[in-house]
Amino acid sequence: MNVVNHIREIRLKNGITQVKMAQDLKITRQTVNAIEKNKYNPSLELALKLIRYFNVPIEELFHLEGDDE
Amino acid sequence: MNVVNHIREIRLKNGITQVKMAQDLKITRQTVNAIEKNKYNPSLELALKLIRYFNVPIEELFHLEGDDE
DNA sequence: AAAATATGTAAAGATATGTTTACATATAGG
DNA sequence: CCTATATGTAAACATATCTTTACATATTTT
Repeated sequence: MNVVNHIREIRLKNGITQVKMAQDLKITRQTVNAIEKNKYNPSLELALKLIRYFNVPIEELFHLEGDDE
Repeated sequence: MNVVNHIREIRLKNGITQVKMAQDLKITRQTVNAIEKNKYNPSLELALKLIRYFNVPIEELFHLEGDDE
């Protein structure tokens, strides 16, 4: 049961670069890129920061694969 | 910026033991206990499963320390 | 009291998450 | 063309998450 994220779409919709997003969130650009490329999932802490950063409900950023859309 | 969780309260409110919860979620009882005792945060995947398991909005289970309550 | 159930904890080990440094390609603008 | 910006990726490393096994105490039930 994997986690799917829509960070790239939301990021681009807001006209934000990986660099700016990394700076704002105080993480590295590589971390942003790795998560967008699904190398691994963000930690819960980072996920909560992402929700706050984009100001969207969690379902718009993440959902469990196999869950009802 | 740490994550605070209210898993124990929600679990007890539902009359569920650590043992049953661990079996239902297919994780170990030690993991349930460690998370409730704030030894570490659940992964995002487990956090999403917890939300679904208790059927509550994420804010009732987790929030970032320092965020508005 | 004895037995069963619920919870706390610890150590060793595997895998996941994230950083640092570095190099690469692609694209847009001068 | 040259430069700046945005993105992709890799290796080495540190810490976090979770499991397995084991033992402990606390609470409830008979």
